[in-house]
Amino acid sequence: MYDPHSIVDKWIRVWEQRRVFEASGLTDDEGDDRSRAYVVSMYPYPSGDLHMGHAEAYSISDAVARFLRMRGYNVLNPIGWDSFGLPAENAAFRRDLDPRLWTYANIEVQAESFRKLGVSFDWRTRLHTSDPGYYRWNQWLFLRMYEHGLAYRKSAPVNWCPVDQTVLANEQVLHGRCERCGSEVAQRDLTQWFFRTSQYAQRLLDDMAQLEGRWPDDVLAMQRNWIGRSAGAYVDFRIDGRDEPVRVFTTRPDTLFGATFFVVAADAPLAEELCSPEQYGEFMAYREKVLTETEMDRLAADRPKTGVYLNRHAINPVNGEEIPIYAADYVLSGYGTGAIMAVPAHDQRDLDFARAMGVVVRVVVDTGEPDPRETGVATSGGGILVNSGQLNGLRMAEAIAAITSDLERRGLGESAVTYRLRDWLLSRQRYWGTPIPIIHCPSCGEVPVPDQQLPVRLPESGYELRPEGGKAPLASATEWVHVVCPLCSGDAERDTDTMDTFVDSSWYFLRYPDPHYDAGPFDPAGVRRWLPVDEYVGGKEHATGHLMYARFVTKALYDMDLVHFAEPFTRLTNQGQVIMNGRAMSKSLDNLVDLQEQLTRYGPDAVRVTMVFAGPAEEDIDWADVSPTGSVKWLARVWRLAGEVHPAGHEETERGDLTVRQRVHRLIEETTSLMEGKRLNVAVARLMELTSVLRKAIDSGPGATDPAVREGAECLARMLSCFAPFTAEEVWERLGGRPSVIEYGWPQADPALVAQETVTCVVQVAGKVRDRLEVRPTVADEELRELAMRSEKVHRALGGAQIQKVIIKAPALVNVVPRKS
RNA sequence: GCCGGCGUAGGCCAACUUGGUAGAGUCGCAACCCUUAGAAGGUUGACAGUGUGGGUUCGAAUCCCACCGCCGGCACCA
Repeated sequence: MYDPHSIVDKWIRVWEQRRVFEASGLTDDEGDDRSRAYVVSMYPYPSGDLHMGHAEAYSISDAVARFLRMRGYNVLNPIGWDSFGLPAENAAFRRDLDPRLWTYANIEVQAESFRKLGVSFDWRTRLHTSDPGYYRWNQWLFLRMYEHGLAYRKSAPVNWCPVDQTVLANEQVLHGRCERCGSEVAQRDLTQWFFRTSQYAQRLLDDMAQLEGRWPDDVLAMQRNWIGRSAGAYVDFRIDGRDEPVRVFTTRPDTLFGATFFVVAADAPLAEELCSPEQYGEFMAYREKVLTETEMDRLAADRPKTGVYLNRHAINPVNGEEIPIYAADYVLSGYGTGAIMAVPAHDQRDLDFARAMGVVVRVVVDTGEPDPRETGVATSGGGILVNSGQLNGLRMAEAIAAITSDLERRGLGESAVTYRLRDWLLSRQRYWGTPIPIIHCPSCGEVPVPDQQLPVRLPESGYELRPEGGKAPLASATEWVHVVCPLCSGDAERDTDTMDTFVDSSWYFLRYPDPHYDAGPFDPAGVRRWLPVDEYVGGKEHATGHLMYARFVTKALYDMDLVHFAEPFTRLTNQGQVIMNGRAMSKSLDNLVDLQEQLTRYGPDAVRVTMVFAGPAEEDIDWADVSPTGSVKWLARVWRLAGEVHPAGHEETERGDLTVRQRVHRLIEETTSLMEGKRLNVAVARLMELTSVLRKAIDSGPGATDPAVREGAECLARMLSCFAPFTAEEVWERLGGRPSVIEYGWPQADPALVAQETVTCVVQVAGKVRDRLEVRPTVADEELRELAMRSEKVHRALGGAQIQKVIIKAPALVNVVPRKS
């Protein structure tokens, strides 16, 4: 009887003894001249045991890693843990424990589950980001960013729970309320650390060209959206009675003559400043309303435009026209400069506002569409400029160039590109993270902790996870906070923020080749040898977070001359999610299907096979649609088959049944190219097909003793080991093979056996199949034509009609086209 | 609104890259064989004309256009 459970420990031991998953040349060359392949799965967060999502991701990346290894690559398949973060802190707070206990206990549980799943990691790479030996280098990285002007502090709003007296992470806020106590969350300003990601916006966009075709289209599209490049110009508007002009951003400087009013975000300080005294009361009432309703109402699209006239005027720099200034909530204080020039004829939002407030609408671009003043529909396309002074008659692109250079010449504006991408807020008012290595000194200001004093270790006692009064947890560790200033030796205090865990994950793949390296964050030789990552596998939820941060940090390191590449991940595969009856499963929701239960029922191999066979890797898997039972049955079938096959002897495989050999080698060929294209589900289907071929060969073909059958079974075992590693070893052993099947590599298809002696040629009449011919693959067009014309079926289909032409695509097809009657 | 992806038998999926027999695999279903207390195992079979409408072509699931539906991202972003 096939038993998927008893074979697990046996083979884990063999693999470990034979060190089959260890890459060679991890830290030195060791004279291995095989091509290297670096296959990385996004590392797990240690929240409890592995779940179905992990099993899917690692089934995919492991199949890829195992395939490359068997194809002769020197493969590095690392594992580590993303072990800082909020869940550990929450769990620790609830149980009044040290977050270390929860974290490291979970890591051990997951490590054991990975082993039992048969994932082919090189365990020597193992790292945990919460180890001081790791986060030390987070701090080092932070200091380098600081030195290069890429880390700075500014004030920014945080989520504040007034009842718990604490700062909340975004994921702790549900529908505007505190996840724990349910009270309404307020915004509060706090001075926080940022990385200057915005400085790299254009390069993050430009370098996507090299990812095109290698990363999924949707991830690239998401990153493009996220970066949000917008080209246009800044224009300075003088305001009557104000010394400084107000600058606005517009993507349509060509419509400047059509700017008939000016709008300031109601919640921006500028609005209050510009408001004339007689309008002050009305304005303040409006602003109050805007501030209270922002949260929910801003989400509702199509709501009527509202605003208040401020009784002030701006002066249009191109025609000196005085235009009224309004405060409104449809202009956002956080984007651009918080003020806009409004061109109602050519912007729908401005038109809606103008109609609501009764402002003049002036068409300045003739697009050939109906007049917006009558239709209420703004015309935003290109066209010929009208009512625009010297711009009249120009086309949109010409007008943009002309007006921009004119504004620049007169010092009234400049062409500009803005980005939606904002700087990376990395401060966290949390305990379980990397302390920011900065000391605040009353006389010296911000002082970086000297490199040789790293790591700044987290205090292990004397701190509160939820201190009173809204302090950060580390601020409650008074002994830890008080330090001597490295510059003046006076009394000073440590920074009490910790870093976003996305800092940890933005470079961990650099450290895998030598996770114990202590002369720097990563071993330069190891990085040169293995990086960039050849194959990165992970979920789409990281499209704009982790992947963007990792790309940014890699570019920063590249600019510091610390790595030799500007893009960290050459190829990216997103696995889909595992869902159940259409419902998503995740850490936060109840897991509808428990991985351990599935493993207990079906064994690791069947679960892995089910994961990859369910469909393309990127698609979601609905566990209700697939059949782990079917997978077990297939594996049992292969196992039984191996028991019937004549064990290895000295027969010449060349003497085996030719038909069987041809089918075996053609399936090897197909499976190989499917694996190369990562079409894992189809590759598994081919292996199932091979299983049936062998079954029939035994029952109703040349029989179990035929050398071709044994050859086929051996090849099956070898290929199977990418998906069902335990069963494959067992099958290999039953066939008389010596451990480990992995070391025998991927089978090579014999081209002579793959080649077809005859192929089926389809004969169509008017595009419909009427006959089939068995022909040589090298058959000539003329010969095919004659064969087709001799066909009785073709004549019948033609029914005496005249032939207009005959299309021949040798050797597959002949199409006889009759003249239309 | 903008951007990206996906629509193929009863379910999951192949064939789409490179236009040329719609079916490789799988779950389920049916029949048969073997057993027969049942199950497992083996063999065979039925079921769709490819979301809709156009176009290109000798020929379209495949390429192009429009629309519909579903999923995802961004969004009063000036």
